[in-house]
Amino acid sequence: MPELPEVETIKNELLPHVLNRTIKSIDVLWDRMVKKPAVKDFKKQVVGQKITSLTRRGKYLFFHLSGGSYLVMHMKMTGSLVMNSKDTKFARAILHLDNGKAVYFHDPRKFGKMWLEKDAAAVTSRLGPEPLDNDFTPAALGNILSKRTAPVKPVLLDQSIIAGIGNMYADESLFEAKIHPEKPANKLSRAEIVRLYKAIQSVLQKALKNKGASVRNYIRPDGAPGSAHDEFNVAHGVGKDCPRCGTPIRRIVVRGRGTYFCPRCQPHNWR
DNA sequence: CCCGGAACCTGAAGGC
DNA sequence: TGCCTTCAGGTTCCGG
Repeated sequence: MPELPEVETIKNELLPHVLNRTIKSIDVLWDRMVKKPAVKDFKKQVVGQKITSLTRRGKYLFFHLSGGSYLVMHMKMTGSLVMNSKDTKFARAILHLDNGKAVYFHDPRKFGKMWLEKDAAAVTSRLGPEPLDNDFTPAALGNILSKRTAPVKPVLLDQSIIAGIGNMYADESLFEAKIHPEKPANKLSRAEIVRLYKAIQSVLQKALKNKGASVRNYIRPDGAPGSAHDEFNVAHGVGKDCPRCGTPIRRIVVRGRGTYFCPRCQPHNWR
C-alpha cells in the first residue's frame, strides 16, 4: 500500500506528465472520494487551474494549483494514479489535462480521498518530521521515543510523530534493527535507537530505489509495478522463515495491526 | 491525555 | 466447485 516510497515514486513519475498542464475537466465516478468541498464546487474550483508543482509530505500528494490552492490526494490502502489508463474497472476519478492526457485515480477499495485546501499547512501541520530529511537525526528519534510508553511499532505508525511509515515499512525497519515490535518505545537502549534510525533510513532508501513495493494494487503512473517487495524480509510473512536465522516468522496483532517479526532476532529483551 | 474499537470498503483467501 | 466468513489496513471519529 502506498507509503512514503510509493507516494514519492508516484510524485516523481507523474510530475513530467502534469507540470504546467491545465486541468480541462474532471470525472468523479465515486462521489464520496471527494472530501471537500461538495463535488460540484470541487469541480468548479479545480477545472481551469494550472498545475504549477507536485509535492509529497508523508503519504499525502499535493497538486499546487495556479490559483494558490492545493488539490490534495491520499491513496490510503489500494489507490494508485495511472496516466492514460485503459483499465477503468476501478477508476474513481479522472483528471483530463490540456495535453490530451489524463490522470486516473484507481482505487478498488474506495478508501482513497482527494480534496481542496487553501493552505497546505492544514494537512502538513499535523504531521511529524520526514524520516529522510536532514533534521531527522538519531537524537531526534531518541527524543521522540523517550516520551512514549506505547509499543515502538504503533509509535512508528503514528503520522503525527513520524510521517510516511506504514505497516510494511515499520515491520521491515524493526526486523532490520532487531527490535521486538512490542517493546515500549521509551525502553529502547541507545544502541537500539541508533540501529532503528539506520534501519528506517536504509529500508526507505532501498524501497525508493526500487520504486516502491507492489503489494495490494499499487502500480506506478506508467502502469508498471515497483520491486521493493522483492527485498522484504518479514513484511506480510514473506518466506515464512527468517532469512537470517531460519526461525519461523511469527504474526501477532499489535494495536490492531498485523505484525510480522522473527522471535529470535527480535527478542523480548525488556522487564 | 491515552487507548481501544468501529467505520469506511471490497477483493482475496480460507473454511467447510 | 461454491457459498460463506474473515481478513487486510490508513485515517478519522467516538466512547471510556
